[in-house]
Amino acid sequence: MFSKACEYAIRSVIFIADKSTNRERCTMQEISSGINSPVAFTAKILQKLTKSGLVESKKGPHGGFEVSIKKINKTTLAEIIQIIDGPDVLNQCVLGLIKCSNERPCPVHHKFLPIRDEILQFVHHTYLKEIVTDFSILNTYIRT
Amino acid sequence: MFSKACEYAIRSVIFIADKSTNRERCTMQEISSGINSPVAFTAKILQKLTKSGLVESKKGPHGGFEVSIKKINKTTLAEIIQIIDGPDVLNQCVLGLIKCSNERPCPVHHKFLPIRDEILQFVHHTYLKEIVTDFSILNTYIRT
DNA sequence: CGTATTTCGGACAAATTTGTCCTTTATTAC
DNA sequence: GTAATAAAGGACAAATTTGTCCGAAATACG
Repeated sequence: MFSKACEYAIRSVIFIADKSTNRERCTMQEISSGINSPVAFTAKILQKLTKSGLVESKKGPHGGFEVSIKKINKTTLAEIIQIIDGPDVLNQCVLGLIKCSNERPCPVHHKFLPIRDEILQFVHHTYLKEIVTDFSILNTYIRT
Repeated sequence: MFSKACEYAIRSVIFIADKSTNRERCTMQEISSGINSPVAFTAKILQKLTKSGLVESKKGPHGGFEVSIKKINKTTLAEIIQIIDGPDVLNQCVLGLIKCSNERPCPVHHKFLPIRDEILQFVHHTYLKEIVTDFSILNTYIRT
């Protein structure tokens, strides 16, 4: 469904956001061991996330990453996905046709439309806020 | 969603099945230009499809590929996907967690469940028969 | 200031996916 | 039997994704 990079991105942000709600900054080491991902690769991904402004980073001792409460409240899965995998990952034809559209559909276009809609709903209406709440309150996991 | 290989596979089978309904066998050349895909790569994919028994091939002059009417009637998208991308492409955790399950869910597990169900319904209940009908009767496309 | 800590950024490396080429094998027609 | 046709299969190549390494830049603290 998503790229590895995107999966790591989402899990990283969840991890950081969870710490941030407790006013804690976290380091790359903590993140990558917290979500069980390759450090250096995840670091690259975090660079994108900080450049985009979703995550804030600070160098040096006691540095690390954080997400503002404001971002936690307002950011959806869709925005993370868009930063890493680009804007149209979720809008591509199931059969890979470039010009697939309502006017020039592939044979499964109409049957798949409602599913794509649900997926888009899912990513656009799932806020960091609720994910982090689930993660910290319910028995949910972001490691392996 | 699916791999390129899987997309080519589905489009190839649709193309062949369409010809087969008209009692025509088709060659690799015809298929790859019919669905607009790289010949040699698509040939590899067709080898898998014939080995699996979904498609039948015949060498030599007037040879080529065909799909039996029986297969057209009984085969679903799921079976093609399974041949190319393996059995569990569609059953993996959105966040890439290996052990994600109802008992040990990721933070979006429960929210994504109904979507995965719809996707599974889609591939398991979409038969070659209806796809080919749509392709030959309605204005649908499998090229570019 | 100097040192330790931590992110940033570029170059490189491995793995996987996608794609090509060429020889062999089977089949048909003459 | 011979020649032509078409798939099978193996080896190789390019592209993309995933992952590593290391020096540079920023920051905190004594």
